[in-house]
Amino acid sequence: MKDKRIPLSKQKEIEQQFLQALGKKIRKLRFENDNMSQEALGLECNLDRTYIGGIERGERNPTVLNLKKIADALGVSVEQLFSEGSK
Amino acid sequence: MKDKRIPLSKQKEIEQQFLQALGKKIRKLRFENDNMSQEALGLECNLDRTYIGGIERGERNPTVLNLKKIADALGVSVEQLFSEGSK
DNA sequence: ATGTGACTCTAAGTCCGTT
DNA sequence: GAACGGACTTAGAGTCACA
Repeated sequence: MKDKRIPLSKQKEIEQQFLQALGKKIRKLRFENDNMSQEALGLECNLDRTYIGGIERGERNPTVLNLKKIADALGVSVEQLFSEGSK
Repeated sequence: MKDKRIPLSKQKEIEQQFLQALGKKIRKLRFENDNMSQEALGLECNLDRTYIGGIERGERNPTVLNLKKIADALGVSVEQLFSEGSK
């Protein structure tokens, strides 16, 4: 087996992609939720709209509890925020 | 339909349960992973051992990226950290 | 209705130790 | 090996004015 380790620079890149994928997913779910606006979603879960926007753009590294708030407001489970393709 | 809103005090309680469920899950996966120690897991994902312990006890509110690190170290997807029952 | 930069302040996360 | 505590640094929470 080769070296499993990943260069730190690559690691950062991967993490960025991960956050962006998460953001895209949230945005998608938001649109599917009656074309809700970031503002409306922010109101639902008591988070600032700019904060929501930042997450959707993958610029934020949110905590689980905030993810849960968002998932709740979107009517999905946290698990679904991380699920790929299906649907 | 009754009031969907939840008293803030209850909300905190629910969040605690959520973090604890997550912690239990991680602990379970850690044991299933060759009875790995918190210390070894911490080393794997570059996180402090006391921090891992705190998460498992539901006392911490970790960020997604750290969850991803842990999931990676445990050889599972982040999604699986939130999946219920079904093995 | 959203993107962005900048800001304050709280909590995330580390490191030391003892039980 | 893990729980728990104290003290500490840094990153994220949370907010705003403006494009």
